[in-house]
Amino acid sequence: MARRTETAGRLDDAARAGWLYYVAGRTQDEIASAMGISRQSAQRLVSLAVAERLIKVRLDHPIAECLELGEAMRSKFGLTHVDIVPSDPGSSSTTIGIAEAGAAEIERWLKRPDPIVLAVGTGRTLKAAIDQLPAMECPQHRIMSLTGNIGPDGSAAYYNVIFSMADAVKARHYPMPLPVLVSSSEERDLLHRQSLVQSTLKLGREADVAFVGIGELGVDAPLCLDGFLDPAEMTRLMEEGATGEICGWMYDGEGRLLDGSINERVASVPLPSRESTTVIGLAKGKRKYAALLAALRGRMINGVITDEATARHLLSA
Amino acid sequence: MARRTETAGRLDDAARAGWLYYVAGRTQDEIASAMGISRQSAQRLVSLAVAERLIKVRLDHPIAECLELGEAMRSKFGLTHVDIVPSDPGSSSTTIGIAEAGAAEIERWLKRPDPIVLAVGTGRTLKAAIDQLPAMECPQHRIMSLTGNIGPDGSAAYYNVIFSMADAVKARHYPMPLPVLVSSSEERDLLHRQSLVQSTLKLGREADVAFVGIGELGVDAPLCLDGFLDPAEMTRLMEEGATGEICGWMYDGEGRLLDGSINERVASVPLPSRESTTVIGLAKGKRKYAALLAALRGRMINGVITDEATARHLLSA
DNA sequence: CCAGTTTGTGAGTAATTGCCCATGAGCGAA
DNA sequence: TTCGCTCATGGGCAATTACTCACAAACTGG
Repeated sequence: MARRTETAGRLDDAARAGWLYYVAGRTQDEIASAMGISRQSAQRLVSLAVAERLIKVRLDHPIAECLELGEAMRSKFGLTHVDIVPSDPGSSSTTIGIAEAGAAEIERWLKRPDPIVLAVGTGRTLKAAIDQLPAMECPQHRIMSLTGNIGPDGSAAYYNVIFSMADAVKARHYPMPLPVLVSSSEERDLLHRQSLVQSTLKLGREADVAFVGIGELGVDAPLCLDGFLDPAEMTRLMEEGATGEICGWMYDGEGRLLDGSINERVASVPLPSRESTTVIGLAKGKRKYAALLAALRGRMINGVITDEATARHLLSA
Repeated sequence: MARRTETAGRLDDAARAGWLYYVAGRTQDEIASAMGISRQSAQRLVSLAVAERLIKVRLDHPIAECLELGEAMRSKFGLTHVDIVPSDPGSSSTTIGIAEAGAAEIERWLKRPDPIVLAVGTGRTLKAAIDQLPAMECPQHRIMSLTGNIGPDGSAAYYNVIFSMADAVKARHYPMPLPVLVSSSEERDLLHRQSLVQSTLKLGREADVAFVGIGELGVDAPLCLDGFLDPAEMTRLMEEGATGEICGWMYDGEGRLLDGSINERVASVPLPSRESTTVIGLAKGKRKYAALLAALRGRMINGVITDEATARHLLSA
């Protein structure tokens, strides 16, 4: 294949090589001669396929240990959905495993033929999960964002979960064109009266399932890093007992929404009712222990995807 | 963890090792020390996980579908070479995709440093493929035409595949200065005794690879349009079971050459042996389904370049 | 309880893969 | 046009992985 500067053609080749390597189980040498390139090029294509996330690996076996932990979690916290993935003691990643399992669960919901409303929050973990989604065609479903995608400076950055997701699964999508936190409850109410926002709020109440990240608090928490809260206010909130945050909604150690003014400034969609909706939290790792435990205790969430080590800690608490 | 006779426990360990290897990306050494076993055992667990299909790999790229279809085609029809290109449902072209893929495969053969003999048939599809060839310098190779390039009226028109090709790739070329069909087997034999034709016939037997189009039959088939067969004779042949034609050689629904006199009047070079030569058929589209299927069934060809839709049809037949 | 068979283990070795480097081709700027 | 610059390529080498062999534990069926 003489001259291929075009990235598309290269990705095609990468996909081919990746398929031959992972699915067909050929060696890189065989792939090289089959595709008429050198072994080194074949190796590059294979690793490109991995780097571009063209290949998705997943483990399809209920590991007994994880199942038992899951069952214990289910009964201790009264959960609708539990998924425990193995821990990798050597890795410091806060998403590995969770992202894949989250994507698998999201995919399971999206595969349903009958239309559903799927809600998503935001955050690094959720973004990592979305990135694992395969391309799908889901015109029957609607996906909506529980949190705004506007930064405190008006930019549309933040973790662009809903758009990435809609891009992958081709469903109608309803973002929240608002920041997470606004300056006052009046401003929040004003913004929420916009008809566009109204329809998203309504959709939130109809959600069949919601996937949310669990935000820990601290001066290096996402809300501070992204500029919604300054460290001083964060510190004050924590002194008042704030323990965690889901879609911006602050809660205390028992998983009760904080009474203070902070939650009146949250412009996110209220979390769907845990009576009618499966609200699944994705989180693992020490930093999330307290926030996750509180969320479970207060039934902020009724489903969880986490890892063994975290599950053990939550059960022993 | 070490002693586990129960198969279930072993599978659990395999799943765990497989997860650490494929999802977490650790080396087998790391897994071994993490699980407290030897590296060799870790390797065994990983390969067990693969063997038990606990690890599911999938490729998230449109090409994946084509490769799977290709693999299915290869095993169903015992093919040496398969290439499936994506279908473009919106296009009515009978060459798009096939032409590019055919050119790529031809190029792959011509890039070989050691001399080969490359045979080509004729037809619109093959012409389109040749037109996609880049300019090359291949003095080491020889290319030869399996079919004549003389029209029934003595003109040298018809699809001028071999000359276009030689023009592009600068190799020695051996056309067949004969029509496709002559009036009798005697005339055919007479023509074939010419020494010029003899050397081309010999070359045909030595071909390393052959690229041929698949001709469908019908009153609007190429053989009729180009004036070699009149519609009445075509109709008669079809009533006798003729299903398709490769380089003029007529075959029935099972891919057997027809016994009748028709094939005795074909002046083309016999198709190279499918034992020693890769004979690749290029075709796609509904009109070619029957002819292609029969050619594959009877092993008239042992390689194919076609599109997704056609491959699906052939597999379901 | 014993002999035969199956299954798992570790060691050694061959095969495969990942990575670094020098090279050369294509592309844009001067 | 020429000079850099970037990037894909292929070779070589070290790391990693797969396979083979011989042996031992466990299991089976007298």
